[in-house]
Amino acid sequence: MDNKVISSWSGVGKVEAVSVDEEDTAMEQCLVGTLIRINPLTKLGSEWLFSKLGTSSKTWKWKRLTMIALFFSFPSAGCRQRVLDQSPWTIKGFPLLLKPLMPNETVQEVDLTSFPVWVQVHGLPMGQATRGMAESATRRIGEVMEVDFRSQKAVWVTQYIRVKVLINIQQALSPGPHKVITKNSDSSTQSNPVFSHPPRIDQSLTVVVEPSGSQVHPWRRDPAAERKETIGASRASGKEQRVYKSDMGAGPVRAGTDLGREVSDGQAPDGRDTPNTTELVGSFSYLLDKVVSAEKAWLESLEHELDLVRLIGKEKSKDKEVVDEELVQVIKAYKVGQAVEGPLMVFKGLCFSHAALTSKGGLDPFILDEQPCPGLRKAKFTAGVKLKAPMEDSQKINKGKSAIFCSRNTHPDMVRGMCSTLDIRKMDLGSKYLRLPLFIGRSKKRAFEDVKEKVFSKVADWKMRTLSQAEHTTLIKAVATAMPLYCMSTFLLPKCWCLEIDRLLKDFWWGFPSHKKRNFTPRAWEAICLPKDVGGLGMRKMYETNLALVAKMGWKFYSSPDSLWVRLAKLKYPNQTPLSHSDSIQGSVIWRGILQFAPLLRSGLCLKPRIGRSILLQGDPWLPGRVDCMPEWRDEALLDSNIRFVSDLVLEGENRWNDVLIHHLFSAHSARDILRMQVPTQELHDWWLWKKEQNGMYSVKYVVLAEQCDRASGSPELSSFSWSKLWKLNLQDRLKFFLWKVAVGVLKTRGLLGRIL
DNA sequence: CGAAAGATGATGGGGTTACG
DNA sequence: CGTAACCCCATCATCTTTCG
Repeated sequence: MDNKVISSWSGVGKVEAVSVDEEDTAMEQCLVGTLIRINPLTKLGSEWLFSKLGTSSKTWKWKRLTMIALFFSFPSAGCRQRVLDQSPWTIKGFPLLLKPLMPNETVQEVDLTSFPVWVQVHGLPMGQATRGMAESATRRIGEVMEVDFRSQKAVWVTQYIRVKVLINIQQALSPGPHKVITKNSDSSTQSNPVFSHPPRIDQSLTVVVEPSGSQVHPWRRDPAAERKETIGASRASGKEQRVYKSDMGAGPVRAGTDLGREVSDGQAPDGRDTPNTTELVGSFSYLLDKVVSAEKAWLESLEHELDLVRLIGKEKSKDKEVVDEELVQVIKAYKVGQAVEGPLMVFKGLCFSHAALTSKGGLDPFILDEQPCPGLRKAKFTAGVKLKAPMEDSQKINKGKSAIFCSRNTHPDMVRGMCSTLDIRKMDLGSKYLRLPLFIGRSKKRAFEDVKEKVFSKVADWKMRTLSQAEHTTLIKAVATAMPLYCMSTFLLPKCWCLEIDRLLKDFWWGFPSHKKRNFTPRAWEAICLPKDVGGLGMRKMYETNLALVAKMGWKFYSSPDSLWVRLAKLKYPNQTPLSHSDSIQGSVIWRGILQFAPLLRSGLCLKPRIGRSILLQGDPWLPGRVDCMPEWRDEALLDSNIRFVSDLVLEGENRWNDVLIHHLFSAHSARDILRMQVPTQELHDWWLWKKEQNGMYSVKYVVLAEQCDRASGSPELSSFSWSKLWKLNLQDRLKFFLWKVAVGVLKTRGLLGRIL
């Protein structure tokens, strides 16, 4: 990779011998420049780019030296200086590197391979923001020329240190900063414990590169250097360093054509309406305004679509019944920049996928759209801003945590423009929020690859050590199966994905070497994973865990109808509930996952009449005694407008059931069940409960184990041996484990081996 | 012997694209 | 802009092979 980059850069540097009419231009009126690109430019491409420069005007001239090297001549030295001061310039988004001619230096000798840039070093730990630290952090980018250390000034200055660095574009970056620091560490870094181990996220070091001439505008960054940064970071696996991938500075706004006009006018360009991005202040509406005003030409047609309230209106017209007024208020609040929980907002219609947000400690899915991709493709322009506004001060937007997303069809120039205007990073399809992927493409498997990778690497780590099988069991139960829980609690992962992890854990449990494909397993993994009282070890299989977790969201849909995601989901899918079963399941990835377990939910969900006023006698599951929680009818015809709800079965003012009526309505069996129930007289809302559990709360653990038993029940051997007795024995754990192995037939005894061989 | 891996084919859903 | 055909992928069931 490095070689590739270098080789493609190498064409830039040398200026071939070209005859230039230098006789009439003095040394101090000339500039030599080149375009900085990573990919080599085709002939056609360079023609097109330079055509954007315009023909030479009266006051200044340009001439091509090579493919991408340029020679500029200006009427006066002052004019040239102005151009230099206002650098960097870009031509169609590609940075233009300008260099003056040194005395007794010919055009051919000008070194176009290195140029100075200012580098902002962010995120240095408290107390470590020293000159030396900044220097060693930036040394890997290039030769350090100067350090700007103004911590006593304005507040924002303390956030980073600026270092002027000479970048050589032919030179590959040295590996990540941690190595550099330890290698040529000086006194200030040696005593620094932070870098001895991988720092935590909040200690991440950010290096932001800004252009060299930017004494006045320190927030603009140099794209070329930044690209190099990105390369370097990916090589260093981005551990210590978070590189902002936001694109060009103010470049695209002032494209090359401007260069000709502005300079020939001899005036400083004033189009630098860059917001003071160092202040992380800006309300949502402010952002919107900025987008619209900056990119008006493009966004004019879009403007009305920015109306988020209309988004709700659309939903309203689709279905009159569900209008969540409170939610409309929430969305409206977004618009005016008030504090709301929630990370994701959508500009254009409902063309986004989803995001996950935490609220009150739990994970709630935030479902905004069905399929991400059709929307992305169809929409001419799609943009969303991920916002995380702290509740106390809604006016602040943490730009480090915010990103802007644009669909593929959005013109790259526009994306760049928006990014630079808003000073927000661009979010690409692979981006994550809370370690969960925001966009799931065609392959769910691929989207969650890294979660799997984590488990794999962990297990590979354990394999290095010598551990007993009992320890293996513990590790699997306590760590390995818990790692993907976070992501499994939201998404229904592909079955084969789960199986792969199961397989890995199986091999690990048996202690098989990883290189061997086949091994001797006297007992099926499924049987080993059974609950302890049935003769297994009580490990959780991935798919079942996933199922239970996703189904829990279905339960939450009923049990906590006030949470944001439930309200959104109700609004978005007015005709579907997790209980209603339909053949064609539509919706977002998350929603489809939830709907898939309607049968399971139906078997466990039951309404508990606490006042009974909202429970329909017919159609709602409210009688826990039976499988489907529906009462057995004797005479349904008796139902009329007076007797529709459970509360109608209660004798008013007497706090007891109306036996006569109940016996009339229901079969003897059901009637008995009903009469045994607690009389619903409390002044409380009716409540959904999980009837399989004593306390009525959904329990993931229970469901996982039950599912696993279900699945394994096909296998014949479910001996009547009381396994719980074994585990309750007053023995050492490893003895008990040994006994279990003997009993189950897992121990490789001679008899067992003899049976096989 | 029996678990697990591999092979195979069917199925169905979603994305893509050509076409009107 | 909408639709239909087509392709790709995930998933599932079933059968076969493999191996300790």
